[in-house]
Amino acid sequence: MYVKKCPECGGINLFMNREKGEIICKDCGLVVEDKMVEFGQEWREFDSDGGDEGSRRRTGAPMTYTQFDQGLGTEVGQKADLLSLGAKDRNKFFRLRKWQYRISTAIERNLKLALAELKRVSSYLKLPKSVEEEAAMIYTQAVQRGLVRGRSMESVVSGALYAACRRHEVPRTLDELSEASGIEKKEIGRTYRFVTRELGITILPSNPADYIARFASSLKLSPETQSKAVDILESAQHEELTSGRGPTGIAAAALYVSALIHGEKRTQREVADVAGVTEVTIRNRYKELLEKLKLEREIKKTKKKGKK
DNA sequence: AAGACGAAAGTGGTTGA
DNA sequence: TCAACAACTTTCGTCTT
Repeated sequence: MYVKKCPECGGINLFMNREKGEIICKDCGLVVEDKMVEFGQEWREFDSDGGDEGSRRRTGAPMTYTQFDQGLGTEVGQKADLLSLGAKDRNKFFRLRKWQYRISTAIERNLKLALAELKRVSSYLKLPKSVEEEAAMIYTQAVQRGLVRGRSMESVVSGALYAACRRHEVPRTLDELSEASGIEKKEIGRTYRFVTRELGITILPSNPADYIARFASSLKLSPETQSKAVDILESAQHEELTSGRGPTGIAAAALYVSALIHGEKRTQREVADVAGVTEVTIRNRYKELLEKLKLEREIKKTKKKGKK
């Protein structure tokens, strides 16, 4: 669905600026920005995703019809203001209101849907309000910059949420986001990278320690074990064991080790499951931790203690 | 029998020519 | 754009408890 006529003057001299993602009416200068955020699949600029045949399709889950039906736009326009305007200004007012109506409803409608989705995912993941707001802000910016085009709304929402989580140091894994939103993991990752890059959001590399608390509570580990795991993590970072590795794997391994030390043994399988990695990854990290941090003694100590 | 361990082959993503 | 590469996964066999 393209805008074929200018909503302002009805003119057909629409000029499309693909770079900026704008449509401009040459007759009246109206900028029809973000004309169809939610219908953007015909457009394929920013074709960063490989562009193999067939991938012109929009990625991600298709929007449902129910979503389309929801949230029909808000009325814009303040009648009270009319009283104070002269005839000339009044014309201008109508003009402005008309296009404002068209444009803002497009954005607003999209935002409304998106925020509903965002809220749903956010509450599913039990994210704090602050993260939700940050994500909403990111998403709004993304819409304003036209970054949604070519992507599904849901994936951008997920990307924004993921970014917000990272910034607030309450990281969720891509898997969790993926499960909550129904968007593929790699798609979320892609949009996440794209959006943060385009908006110039600084991404602090996620800290494994941020995962500890959550994993530990899923495993019902004691607070002592948990804080020991954080200690281990810190020294591991000192030894540069953490760069380039998946943070969840490291967090999981640290937890596993500290559980051993405190005699609260969990199987590798259990830890691996809550951390969303495999046993093998835990083993590898675990091995590295033992080598570099000389933790064997501590483990052996507690083993003997436990048996006595 | 279950868990821990390790080897080998495969996957998806990043990087550098 | 492609090939090399690192991290991680999957699978499977062996050892330990």
